[in-house]
Amino acid sequence: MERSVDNKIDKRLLLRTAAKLDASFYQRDNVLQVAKDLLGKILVSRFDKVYTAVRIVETEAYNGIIDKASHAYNNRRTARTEVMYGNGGTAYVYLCYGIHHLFNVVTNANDIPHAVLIRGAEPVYGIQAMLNRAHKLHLDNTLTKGPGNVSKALGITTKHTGTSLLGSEIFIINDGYTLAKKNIVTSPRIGVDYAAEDALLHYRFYIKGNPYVSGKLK
DNA sequence: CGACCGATCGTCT
DNA sequence: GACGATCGGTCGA
Repeated sequence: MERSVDNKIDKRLLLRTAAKLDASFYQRDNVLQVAKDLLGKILVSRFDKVYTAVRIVETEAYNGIIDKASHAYNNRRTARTEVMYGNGGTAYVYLCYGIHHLFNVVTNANDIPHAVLIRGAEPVYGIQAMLNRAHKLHLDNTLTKGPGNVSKALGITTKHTGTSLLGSEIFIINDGYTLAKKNIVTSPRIGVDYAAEDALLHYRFYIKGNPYVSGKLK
């Protein structure tokens, strides 16, 4: 069981540009590896000088044109999916069920539409600002458990699709947090039954025992 | 607990 | 016109 991570970090870390993940992290060709490596990293948003940050505890990989669960399956290119065809290191945000804004990290090179969905995260900075956005009074794991809730707490919406993660509004940092291999769990992805046999692939990664992982408790 | 259901709207056929 | 890479609530056992 992974010990619960710090519930607060120093703001100076958020300002340390050396800690920010760079293009070489995002533009690797193995989206499964990127999805796994994003566990434990800190996703930061800075809108109107308000900083909020969460430690990523659950991700899902979407493996491009051969993946029936991906919006880019069969090389589907539309206005919505076009950002996935750009270079790795940008945000792909889309509206799900008319209500939820789901945040993805685009990976790999131009014309290879890989992406990683951030499904669960643990608040580490700006908790009051996140509570305000979610219209909640007290911190509990519903604040940033599930992809819709993560985006809501961070203030990320579809208008941020295409935003570079190398910039200063949305970015991801490495604070040196390390994760033992035995504490990384894989499983099939959530909510992709329509993807036939690809729904069975173990493309979901999460930190064992972390209370901000979505899905049923057990 | 688990099953079910309504909300809500952009996107694609 | 149908349908979600969801969520939170309700209902019954």
